[in-house]
Amino acid sequence: MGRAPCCDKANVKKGPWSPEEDAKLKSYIEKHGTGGNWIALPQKIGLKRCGKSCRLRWLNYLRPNIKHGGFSEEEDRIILSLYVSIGSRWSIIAAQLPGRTDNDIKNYWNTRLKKKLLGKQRRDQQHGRKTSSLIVKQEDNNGLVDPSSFSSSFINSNQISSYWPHQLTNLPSAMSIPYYSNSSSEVFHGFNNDHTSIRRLLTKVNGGHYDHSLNTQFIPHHNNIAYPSNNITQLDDSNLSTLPREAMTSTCEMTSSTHYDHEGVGVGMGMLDGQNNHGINLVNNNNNTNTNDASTSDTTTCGKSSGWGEMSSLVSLPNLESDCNALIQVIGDLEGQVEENLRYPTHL
DNA sequence: AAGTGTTGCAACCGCGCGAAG
DNA sequence: TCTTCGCGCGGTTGCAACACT
Repeated sequence: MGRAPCCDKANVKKGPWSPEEDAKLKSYIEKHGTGGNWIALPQKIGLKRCGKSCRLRWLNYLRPNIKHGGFSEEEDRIILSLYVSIGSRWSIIAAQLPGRTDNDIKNYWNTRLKKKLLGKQRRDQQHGRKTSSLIVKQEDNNGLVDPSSFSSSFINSNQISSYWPHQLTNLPSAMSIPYYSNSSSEVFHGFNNDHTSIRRLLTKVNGGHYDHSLNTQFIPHHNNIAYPSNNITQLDDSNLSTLPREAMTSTCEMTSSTHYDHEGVGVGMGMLDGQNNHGINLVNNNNNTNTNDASTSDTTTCGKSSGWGEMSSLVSLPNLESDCNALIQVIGDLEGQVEENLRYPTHL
């Protein structure tokens, strides 16, 4: 049985907001606040809108000090750095950019920043380092790879028209590509066009180790990560957002031999390392190094949603050029690995 | 000038989580 | 302990504006 709808869909207005609706909502909230109940809000004001819609309109548009468009290079850097380190946690990223909303950043990333990044990649590839055109062995229909879609949309870098990580995500969803590691016989099934897969690959390039279950696999160095007092032991995507910011900003060392195995579960999130193999400074390395004490985090951890809110001052943000170069290096390596693995698959 | 494709952005949707009862 | 409900999030869609042919 499905979830009950939050409002009567038949009697709510959808689509663009009129100036009158905006004015009503804005003046009410400025006078009375939201009352902690968005669902009831539209009825109080007399708006035929869903509460969720009101909330979205307020947060993304009507709220004071909202900035639209015109992202600066500094903001680009922040977005890039945070995307590399935490992925598409737009709300967290937005918390680092005053006046920006998660929706804004998400749109900006999807429509412009990726292009910017890949535009640079293309330019670089045209000038110098050029990914060799891949020799894609033709596979029959039982094969693992659809060579036509690969060669046109992904492999042939001359024709890359999509963007990183879109060039990875653009792979047809039905095409689940086993990913053959160069360094071992492990095989990664289920490479689909989602962020997780992309970031798995990115992390793989970083030198991490994956198990076959496709759970998160990295083992953060126990002594260098501040774990929250509620004993999170699995630093996977699902609980990343609950980590204190020290977990992001402390000097974390990725290691496959040092297990943080608090309860016999030794997993973590590779993206939390302080610096990846390509020299992208993801986090501040001169932050408190003694952060494994939960009490330490209490002094700097903010409240619920503001836990990340002041991180910007702690995040080390290299210049955009070097970030791009480093990311492009990552992308190039990814392509190289995929190329290698396609050419020399080691079927189990 | 008209038709078509692309881009950028606002808004919607569905799901997971946590609080409250 | 279970259920319900609202919030917040990330992904997706729809559409107007713009660019290109």
